[in-house]
Amino acid sequence: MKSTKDKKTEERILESAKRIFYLKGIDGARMQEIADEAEINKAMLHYYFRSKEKLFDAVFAEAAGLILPKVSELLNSEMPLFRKIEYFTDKYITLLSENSVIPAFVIREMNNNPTKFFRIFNKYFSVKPEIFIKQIRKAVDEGEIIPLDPMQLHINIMSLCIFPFIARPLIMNIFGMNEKAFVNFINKRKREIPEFIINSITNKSNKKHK
Amino acid sequence: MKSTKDKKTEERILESAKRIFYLKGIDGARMQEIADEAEINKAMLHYYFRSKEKLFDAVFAEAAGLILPKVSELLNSEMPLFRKIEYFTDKYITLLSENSVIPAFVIREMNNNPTKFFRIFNKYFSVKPEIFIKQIRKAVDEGEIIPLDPMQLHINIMSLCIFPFIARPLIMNIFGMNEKAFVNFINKRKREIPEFIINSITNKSNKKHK
DNA sequence: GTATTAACTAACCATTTGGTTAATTTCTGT
DNA sequence: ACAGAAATTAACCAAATGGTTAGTTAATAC
Repeated sequence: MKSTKDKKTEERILESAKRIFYLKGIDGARMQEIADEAEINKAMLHYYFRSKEKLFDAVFAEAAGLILPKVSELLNSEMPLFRKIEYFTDKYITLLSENSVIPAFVIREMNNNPTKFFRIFNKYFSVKPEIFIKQIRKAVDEGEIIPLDPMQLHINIMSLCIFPFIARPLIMNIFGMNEKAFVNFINKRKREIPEFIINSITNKSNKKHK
Repeated sequence: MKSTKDKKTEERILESAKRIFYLKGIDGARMQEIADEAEINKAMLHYYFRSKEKLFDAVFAEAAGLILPKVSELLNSEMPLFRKIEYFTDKYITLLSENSVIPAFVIREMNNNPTKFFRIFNKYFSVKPEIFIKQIRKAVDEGEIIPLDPMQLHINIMSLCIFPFIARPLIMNIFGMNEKAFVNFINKRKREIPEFIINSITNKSNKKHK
């Protein structure tokens, strides 16, 4: 092999592609830029991935494959509701912190090209939300939590976890945070969010109505 | 004037540009496409707006000018906290419903080019969040609500309102909604969100500690 | 009516961009 | 060592794209 660098070309391409695509999206990304970043000839991109779209798909699939199965797993784990909300929030925010540009990337591409998005998405996210929804409904029925629409609660949880990552520049700007302050802010949320949610849905008058 | 159409060319360009830019972002949009949609010659785009970027700026500024002042106004309105949360949520969601593609658009462009974003943003969003933050802090101090970080609460409110618009295709897909069901879902949130929040932050043991 | 300006068009241009090709180098198995 | 395969490169290509220009038509002023 020619390259003096340790990693294989294909892997280096994918890594550069990830960085560029995550940051600029498929429309904003340039094949030349990806090649430059990987320090290889542009033709190599096509040699390994045939086209820009295929390369993008590989990147996208990797992002999806990294996040979605874990979300599914968290959502379907067998756990009492409150503990699950705490567990989910903590683990999910940790996961997003470790991949903090992915949410904005996914949201952008989803809105850009929903058709393609769901083709890939459904491949990794076979698990449906019914289990969690059912669990919430059961908790309502048993009077463990106040009456509410399980779907709304589910989406509330997701909103609270994901939104700050998507709106990160805005939040940092408005509240005058630097990188460190933002990380700190996010870490606090791991505990704040479940507290916020559980506070809201707890049935204070502990009478079970059934 | 030549055109048989009622509206002036400049306005028609802006409207087409809005539709295209909102949907595809600055990178995904094509000047030719905007011209086609407006049913005018591509040169007219440059005649009226000089460049793609200037045209985009006009669109972006209009979107910002449409949303941001109203948000500022809502956030700074003088109202008791609970009523304000209810009022804000209702009015803000209504506003976003009427401009339902703007959130995803703004988020995309913000993450694409934060520098430019905040140049325009700060022009329209001069009002800072301090007033609302202070109001929350006061409510905490007076024992009206439980102890909490005002910033976290503020961001929770925003998350709950905005996120569903950004993640709309996802939500519709996962929960099998059609257009109508989604509108319905959003409308319900106008009441669900403030209830959710107020439930969470209300001091149930009504002893004021001061 | 005529001159001047504004609005508009078609054709054109330079650059960028994704993609290809033909030739060369490096690897690998024997 | 050597043949064939895999990896790599530089140069090239066609299409797309933002932008321009020179000329035309329509409106406005006088």
